[in-house]
Amino acid sequence: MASHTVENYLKALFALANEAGEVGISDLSDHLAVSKPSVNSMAKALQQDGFLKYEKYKPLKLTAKGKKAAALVVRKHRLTEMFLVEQMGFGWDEVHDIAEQVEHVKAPAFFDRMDELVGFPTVDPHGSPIPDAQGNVLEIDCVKLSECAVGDKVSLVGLSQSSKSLLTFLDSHGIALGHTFDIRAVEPFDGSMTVVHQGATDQTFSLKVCERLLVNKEA
Amino acid sequence: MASHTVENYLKALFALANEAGEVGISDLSDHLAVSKPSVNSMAKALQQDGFLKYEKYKPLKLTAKGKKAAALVVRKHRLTEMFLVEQMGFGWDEVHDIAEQVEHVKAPAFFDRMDELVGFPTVDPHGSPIPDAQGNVLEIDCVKLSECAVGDKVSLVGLSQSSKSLLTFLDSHGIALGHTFDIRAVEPFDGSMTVVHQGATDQTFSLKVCERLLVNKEA
DNA sequence: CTACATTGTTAGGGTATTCTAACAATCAAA
DNA sequence: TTTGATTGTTAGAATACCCTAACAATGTAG
Repeated sequence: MASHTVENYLKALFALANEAGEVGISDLSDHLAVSKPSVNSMAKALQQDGFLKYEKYKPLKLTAKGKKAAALVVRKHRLTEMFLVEQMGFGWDEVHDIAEQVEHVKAPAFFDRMDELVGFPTVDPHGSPIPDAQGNVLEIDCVKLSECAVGDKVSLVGLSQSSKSLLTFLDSHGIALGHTFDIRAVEPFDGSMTVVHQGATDQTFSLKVCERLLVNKEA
Repeated sequence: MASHTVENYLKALFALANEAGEVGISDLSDHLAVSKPSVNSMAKALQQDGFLKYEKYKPLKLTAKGKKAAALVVRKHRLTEMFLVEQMGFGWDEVHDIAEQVEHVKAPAFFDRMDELVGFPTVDPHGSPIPDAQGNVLEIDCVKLSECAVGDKVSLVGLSQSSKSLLTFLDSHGIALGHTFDIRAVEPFDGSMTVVHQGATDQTFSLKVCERLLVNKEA
C-alpha cells in the first residue's frame, strides 16, 4: 500500500483536480506546504507507480489507478469524520484534523466496521460525498448559495472548502446541514444575501459565506 | 512527538524490559525484525534524545523520560484495543494488529474520548494494565497458572504474551477473563494441568498454555 | 585459559522524502 | 515582440530509516 506521504499527495491531487482533472506543480506545492522541487520529484515517482501522467511542463493528471487510490484515501478520511461525529461525539469542527491522522491507518476491517456502525453513509458531516469501496464518487446535485436568486427556497446540503472558522461561524449562527433558507434579498453592491433561516429568523450573509454554502434548490 | 518508528522502538524496549529494565541489542533486533546495526544506530539516536542510556557493549536502559514515553505509547495501544472490543464489536483476537496501527495517531483528543467512552478502564481486553495519562503503570497481582498447585482455586486475570493463536485457543474452549479454575491435578511428566472450568467442565491444559495464563489465587 | 559462539560495532551504501540555489520554460502584458 | 512574472526543472545535499559485510568484544565451555 501507499505510504503516508503518497496518500497525502493523492488526496491533494484529488481535491485540486478540476473537471479536466489537471493540477499544476505549484498548486500541489502550496496545498501540501512542500517545495516545488519536492513535488516535482514525487510526481516522477507517482508516474513510475502508475498513479499519474507526468510530462515536463505539463499539468499533472491522475490515471484511473490514481483516481481510485485517491478516492479510497478520501473514503477513509470521510468515513472517519462520520464515525467521530456519530459514534464518538465530536463536533463537525473538530473532526478534520483527527481524520487527517486516522485516514492513514492500514486496517481495512477498521474502516469497514466504522462504515457499518454509522449505517453506510453517503456523505460526511460536512455534506461531502463518501466514495464507495470501489472508489466511485457520487456527484452531489447542488449550487452555491451565492448563485441563487431572490425568491429561491433552498436547503443546505454541503460546504465547499469547509474550514474550522467557517464551521465555527455556522455553529454560532445555529446553521446545520439540511437547514432551509428563503432568499429575501441580494445586495448588488457586495453580493451579501438576506435570507430567512429555517422559516424563522432573518440572517444576512456576506458573499464570502454564500460562496461556501452548497444548496439544493426547491427544498 | 516521536516518529512512528521511534514509538515502536520505545514500545519494544518497554515490553522487553525485565525488572532491571535492561535490554540487549539482539533482543530488540529480534522483536522488531530489524538488523542489529539498525538497532545500534537507533540506540545512539534515542540516547541523543534522552530516551535511553547507551554505552558500548552494555545493555540498553530506558531513562525516566523514555519509560514515560513508552508507557504512553502502550497506553494508546491498549486504550485502542479496549475501544475496538467494547465500542466497535471486534473480538479480542482481532484487535492487536489494528491497534498496532492506530496507536501511532497523533491526536490526544481521540484517545481521551476513547478512554471516556469505555469508562476509563485499567486493563485491556487481554488483562494487561493500561498506563495512566502520566505514564504510570499499575502492577497486577498475579501468578502463572503453571505455578499453582493442586487444590488452588484461581481466576484468570491476564495473559502473558497473548498471541492470536492463544486467543483463538481460549475462545474455542470458552475461556475468558474472569473465569475460574479449580486445579484438580498436575501431571508430573509434562506439567499439564487438569482443572474445573467455571465450576462446571473439566479441561486439561498443556504446560505451554498454563504458562501463558495469569491468575489470581483464592478467587 | 584458550577457543568458539554470541553479541555488538563499524563502515559503507540504499531508499524515501525533504530542502535551497540556480536556471529554464512558458505565458501574458505592454 | 520583448520583457518580466510565474511556473517548472535540475543539481546537490540533508535526514531518517533500513541493509549487508566484515570485524571486535564478551562470555562460556571445555
